[in-house]
This record gives sequence, C-alpha cells and structure tokens, in this order.
Amino acid sequence: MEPHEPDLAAVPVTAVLAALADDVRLQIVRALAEGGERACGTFEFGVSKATRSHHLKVLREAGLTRTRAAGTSRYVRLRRDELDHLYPGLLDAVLTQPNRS
Amino acid sequence: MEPHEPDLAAVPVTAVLAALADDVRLQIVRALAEGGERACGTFEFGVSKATRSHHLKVLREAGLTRTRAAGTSRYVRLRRDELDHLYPGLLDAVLTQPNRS
DNA sequence: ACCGTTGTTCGACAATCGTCGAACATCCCC
DNA sequence: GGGGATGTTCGACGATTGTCGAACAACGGT
Repeated sequence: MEPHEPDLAAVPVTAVLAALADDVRLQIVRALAEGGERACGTFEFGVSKATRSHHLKVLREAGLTRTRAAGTSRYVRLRRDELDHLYPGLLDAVLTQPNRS
Repeated sequence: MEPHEPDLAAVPVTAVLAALADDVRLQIVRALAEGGERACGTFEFGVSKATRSHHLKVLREAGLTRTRAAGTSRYVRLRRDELDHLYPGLLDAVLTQPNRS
C-alpha cells in the first residue's frame, strides 16, 4: 500500500502551515531536521503511539515527510529539499526559533 | 484602550503558524503585504463583519499586525520588520506561494 | 507455529475553531 | 442630539482537531 505522499506543490499553503502549527508535530520536525532518518518509535514526546501515528500521518499528508517501511518498523524523513525549494526560508525560520513553551 | 498587541518574541511559534494557517487570514495578510495600511472594512472576503473582526483579532494577538484607531475606523498594518527579523523568510515563503484553492 | 515488537485504524470524547446574526459601543456629521 | 457608519462582543451552532485505549495487521525471531 502506498502511504499517500502528495506532491508538495499540490498541497495548499494553509495545510502545510497547519501541519507545522502543533507542538508535538513541530518537535517531530525539529528532530527530523537533525537526524536524517528515524523510526517512528524513536519519538518520545509523552503522547500515546496512536497519537504519534496520527501526527506522523498529518505530516506525511501535508507533504512534509516521506515514510519507508522496513520490516516491522517505518522510517520517516523530512522532505527538506522540496520544502526549501518551494518555501525557501520557511523551515529555517521555524526551526531556528528557540523553544518557547 | 490598547488592543493587546503582544511582543512578537513572546508568541509561541505554533501560534504564529496557526494564525497563518487559515485561508481568510492568509488573504488578509497577502493584502496587507502590498498595501501599507488598510481599514478593516476594506477587506471583502465573503465573510460577515463579525468573522472578519475575529480573524483580525487572531492576527493581532499572534503578533502579526498592529491596529491604529482613527475616528470610527481602524487601520491595520503588517508588522513586517519584526516578522522578517524574528522569522527570516517566513513571510516571503508564504506570500510568494501561488493561490492554490 | 507461536509470541513479542511495531504501527495503523477505529470509535469515542473534550476542546477548540470558524461562522453567523444580533446587540452593543464609538465616532462623525447634519 | 439623532442617525448612520464602522467595529467589537456575545452566545450559538456545526465542524474539525488532539487525545486515548482497544482492536487489528504485519513482520521477525526462537
């Protein structure tokens, strides 16, 4: 089954922004921005695995991440090149920001 | 009365992104990005004035706009300098995007 | 063939959000 | 000062969202 990874250019800007406008998802993106690829289970942000799965789905369907299945695990990575190309400065602007909880 | 315009640095990143993650508000921001200052009433986006007022409030409280009262009107403008300073590239990235409705 | 690990999907629930009309508040002008 | 114009605030409403536990699915090792 294909995990529904849309063409980034076909995703409305508001959907991309909405995907980033959540604390948990932003933490995931921050983590992905430093480590090239990570298994879903390695994200520990105090939410259940159902919620984590949901957030990863939102990110994927917003065109922000790609997912590769390997055995029982699933590896997620940022689509940084495409993002930087279509929204230059967006990721940098968001990621450079200090953690202001 | 001061209309609660927070220090942009004190606003969580997610709140800024959430404020931009709406079609109507994005249209308002786009309009503000070209014309320096506009009265609230000059925004015609097919929503009631109550809704428009609500969206302008969200933008203001997210630190994206400033409002100046003059007579019975209220003039709104983008806080572009502060935004570009704190989130370099964010506005440009979002505004340059074609309208993909 | 089982069992444990890893993720996804399915309701369900509370909270938030976008929207509206109606009521209210200000101001300007005649 | 009465009336019209411009905005804001107040419920109310339906829709969406974040969260969870439980059930399900797929894979790997022993």
